[in-house]
Amino acid sequence: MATGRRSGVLEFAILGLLHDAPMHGYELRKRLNAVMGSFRAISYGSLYPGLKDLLDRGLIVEAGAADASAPVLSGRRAKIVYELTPEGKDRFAELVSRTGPESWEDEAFGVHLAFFASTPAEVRMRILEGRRSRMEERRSNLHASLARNRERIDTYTLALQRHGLEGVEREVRWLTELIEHEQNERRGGSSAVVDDRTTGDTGAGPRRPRTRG
Amino acid sequence: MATGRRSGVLEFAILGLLHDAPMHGYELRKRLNAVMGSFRAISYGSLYPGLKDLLDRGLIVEAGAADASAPVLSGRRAKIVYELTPEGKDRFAELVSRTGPESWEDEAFGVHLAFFASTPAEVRMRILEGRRSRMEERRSNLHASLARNRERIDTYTLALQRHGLEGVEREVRWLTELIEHEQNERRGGSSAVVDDRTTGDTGAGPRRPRTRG
DNA sequence: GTTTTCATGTAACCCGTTACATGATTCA
DNA sequence: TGAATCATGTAACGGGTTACATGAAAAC
Repeated sequence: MATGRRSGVLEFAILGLLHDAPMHGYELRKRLNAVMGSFRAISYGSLYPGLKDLLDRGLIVEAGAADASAPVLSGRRAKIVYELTPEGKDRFAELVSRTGPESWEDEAFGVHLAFFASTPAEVRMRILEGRRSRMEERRSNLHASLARNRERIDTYTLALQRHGLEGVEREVRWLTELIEHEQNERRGGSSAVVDDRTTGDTGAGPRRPRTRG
Repeated sequence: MATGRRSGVLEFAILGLLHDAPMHGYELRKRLNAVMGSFRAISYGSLYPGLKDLLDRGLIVEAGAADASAPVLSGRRAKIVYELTPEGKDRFAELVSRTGPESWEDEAFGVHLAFFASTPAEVRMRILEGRRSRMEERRSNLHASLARNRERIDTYTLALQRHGLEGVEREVRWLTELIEHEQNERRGGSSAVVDDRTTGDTGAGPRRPRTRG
């Protein structure tokens, strides 16, 4: 009966949030929306089956939240608080370090970034550089396509493509800044990440276009 | 037996392309990839069933492409060329003018823009302004969330959110430029759309975040 | 005491993908 | 003649959504 192989970013995000602190589903969902690319509400119809799957796989367990806050009535637990098992922690660590091609998909990158605080410095580097080279590829594709079609295609589409290209260029610059900051931090002190507007240039975030060149 | 209600952007995009010129599936797919948000390959597994559905609904018909190019062997038609029926043209016109909330979803907006050449000026206006107000809403949401979380959340996430916010701001400016250009065109001459870099500011295109505030 | 919000879940469906199967045409 | 690419299609699955059903706790 055990449900079929739910995987992908959702698993990653859930494990990451529970890694920070145990939580129940409802709250998890709200955090999830913040983490999964700025907005994008994931629904209960995805969340609860997902949690069930993680339970079945032994990566999380229910914990009855026997805490100090519940006031009067005895422990008829209403909320189901989930927490990571050791296997869950291992799995999270594995996902954090996974830097395969899919990891640069816009969504996955956003989630990776959200958990950078629990990510080793070298892995952070790999992720940022991987993402950047992906974006550079995207950029040159767009550039080529623009050059190819110049004058041939509808002006509106052209404007859109230029807009898109410049967006990608922005992203590359932004990533470069992040990378340089990481490098400085390795050598130098331990100041916060991108705490200032060095160039006044910080741009757009996790977006989606199903990349296929 | 008729397949189940395939709808959404794909239908719109197919009708739009066939509106410009009759085409067979394989070529359609390539054009589709250009139109549907800069990249993003739609697969045959979606395309052909989609075409079948449009056939069943009488919006397109097969046309045997009896042309001058086929050299020797008699007309054993290999390619199936599709073209719009009058009903198909009506449907396309309807979709073009449809300016309901879903029309501002990133994907749909990109497709709308791709067919602006066959879109009446007032409708273009409605679409651009609708899109802009959506983006303004998105912007203020992000802004609020950033203000709320300042200092509270992880620095990397913060950087990402700032990047996202500025991306949205760029998009608003870009839309404003397009809108102003449309207005000038109504009053004045008939020059090309956004043919220059007036402010040097033209940005990112059709992206996806499943909008849910 | 009733309405909101918190909280958990399921069933049906939607839109799309991958992997596969098939065959014609073009090119070396 | 065999390989590449053009061209059309189907079956199985995947990851998500909506709409629904249910109930406890908090707020008014």
